[in-house]
Amino acid sequence: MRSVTEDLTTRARIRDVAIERFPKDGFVGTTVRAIAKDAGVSPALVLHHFGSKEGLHRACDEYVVHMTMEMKREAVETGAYRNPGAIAATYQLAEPTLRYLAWTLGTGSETAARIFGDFVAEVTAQLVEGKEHGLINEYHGDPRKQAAVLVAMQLGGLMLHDQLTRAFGVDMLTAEGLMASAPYTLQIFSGELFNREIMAQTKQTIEQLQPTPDTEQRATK
Amino acid sequence: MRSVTEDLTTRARIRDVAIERFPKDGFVGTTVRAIAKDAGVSPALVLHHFGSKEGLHRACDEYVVHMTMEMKREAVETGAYRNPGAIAATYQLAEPTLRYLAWTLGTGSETAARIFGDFVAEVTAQLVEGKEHGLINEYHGDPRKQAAVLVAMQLGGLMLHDQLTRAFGVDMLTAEGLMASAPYTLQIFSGELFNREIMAQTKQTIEQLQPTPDTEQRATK
DNA sequence: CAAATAACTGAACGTTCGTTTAGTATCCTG
DNA sequence: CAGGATACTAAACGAACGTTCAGTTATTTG
Repeated sequence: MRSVTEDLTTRARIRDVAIERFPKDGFVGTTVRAIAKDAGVSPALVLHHFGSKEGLHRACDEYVVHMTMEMKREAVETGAYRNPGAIAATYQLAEPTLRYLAWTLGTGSETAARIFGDFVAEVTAQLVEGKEHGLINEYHGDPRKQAAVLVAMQLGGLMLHDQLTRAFGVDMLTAEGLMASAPYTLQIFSGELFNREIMAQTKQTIEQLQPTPDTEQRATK
Repeated sequence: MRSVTEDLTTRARIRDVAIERFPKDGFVGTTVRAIAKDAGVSPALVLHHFGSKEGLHRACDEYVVHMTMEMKREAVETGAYRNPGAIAATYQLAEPTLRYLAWTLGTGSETAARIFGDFVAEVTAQLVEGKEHGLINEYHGDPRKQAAVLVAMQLGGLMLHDQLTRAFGVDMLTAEGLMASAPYTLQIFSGELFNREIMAQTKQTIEQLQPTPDTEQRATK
């Protein structure tokens, strides 16, 4: 189960331990002493390297964001998102990263907003590009809002991976889990599942109830 | 901003304060002293009523689950899920409840599993029933797994309500926010957004890569 | 109205937390 | 190989935590 990450800097080892601990016990629930014990060092050394517990938190955030972007870049460059084998390798290495990501998104922190924003920006671009490639049809509304809903749906699966793992009987943070759930996701996105007419009709009914269909953002408080 | 909940039992007031605090600061991050201060009582009284901090946590869980079931029951009975006005009223009252629910789901607790399981059971039933009413088409795979994916998608929106609120400029835990995002959700579910053929084709490609297409749950560890 | 029960408080307890400090080992550098 | 930086530890500090306890006020009950 332990990765090939044995010969690391002590600093990196402490950070990796924290990345596993924070999602499990929360920031406040994770003690500096527990991190130190897991990393096999004294509590004082943790603060020597990161200044404070909050400094360690920031370092974890930065590292995970960096790794996520790296993963994404690599997936695009190597075309891994079409190659299940490559996905498998990436996932195995990235499991703690994904777990940390899911946790961070739930904290409502600044980092969470940043990550969500990055994803939305990327999916928005994909929506626009997708039209040219024929992947995306013509659609109504704001692409950014459409992207936000899509991202929320996808990240929902990430944040609830524990529950989905139970439902599917396969760890959802592995390639195997991803492959097991993908057909069900695609069945929804392809429009196979729901009756098109009823859905489109319901959508129009709701749109007609909107007080101001296209007014941007007004201060409600 | 404060609800009409002024004339409550002290015990209920403490519980309501805790329901607002736990999602904001986490269980460990929320102190008994803070709860007591918000409720205008002494810390000792909190423990007098709930035995311990963990006891208070359990009481909150129970109450929120109860309220959620009550909301669902009421929505079905009054047909409120088709009536935006009724939805608005329900949501206004239930905002802290929804926020607590979203938090609980992210903790991976036993309560989270219970809530997720309940939702999956209900949506599974709706999938089966939906076929008779024409809302649901014929589809492949296990209805329970399909339901799990659907529930995860929907709850993703709930758990990331902070981010969606920012993206939409409307509080997502209000009826107004629900109405603003619903068209985008329905646009996905109706199959309007993605190209049907490409999606269906991708799905089949993935299904063919599955080692054991219909084997139920095997121990991977 | 007296007695009993419940609601509630102030002060203190032992524990554990993040952090500091002073000092020791280890490593690089000229 | 001296010497300065860096890696690292043991011990302790004050603050804040959940909880306890003895005592006081309010409410119910016969």
